Amino acid sequence: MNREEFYGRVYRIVASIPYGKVATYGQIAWMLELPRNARQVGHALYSAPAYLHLPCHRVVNSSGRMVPGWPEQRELLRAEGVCFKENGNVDLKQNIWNQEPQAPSNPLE
DNA sequence: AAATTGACGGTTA
DNA sequence: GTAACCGCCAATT
Repeated sequence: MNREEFYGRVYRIVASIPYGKVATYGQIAWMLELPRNARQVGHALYSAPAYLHLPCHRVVNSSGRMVPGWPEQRELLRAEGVCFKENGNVDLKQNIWNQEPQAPSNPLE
């Protein structure tokens, strides 16, 4: 897999993140079958051309921390209804993107 | 080629 | 909760 292909795969996944949901770099890397390439996912997004209109603001690190030097990201997420924790990070528990949200939704829970 | 850096992750203290 | 450390891999210097 060359650089272009890797980037393309990252973009495809990021573009499929649903509105109001977030994903982590590691999660995306795992989807690519490259669990150790979380940093490269970051590079890919950093290098992501604007014309792709990728919802890269929906990608945060495993701590729910968002992109350093990009305060707007927080506002963008908030505008989508994303919840935040007291420390200002994204509340991953509530907003993490589950590819297979096959929640049995047991009404007794 | 070698060292440094970074939109990262996980473990440990 | 934070901070320090180590592992990881590609891009950059």
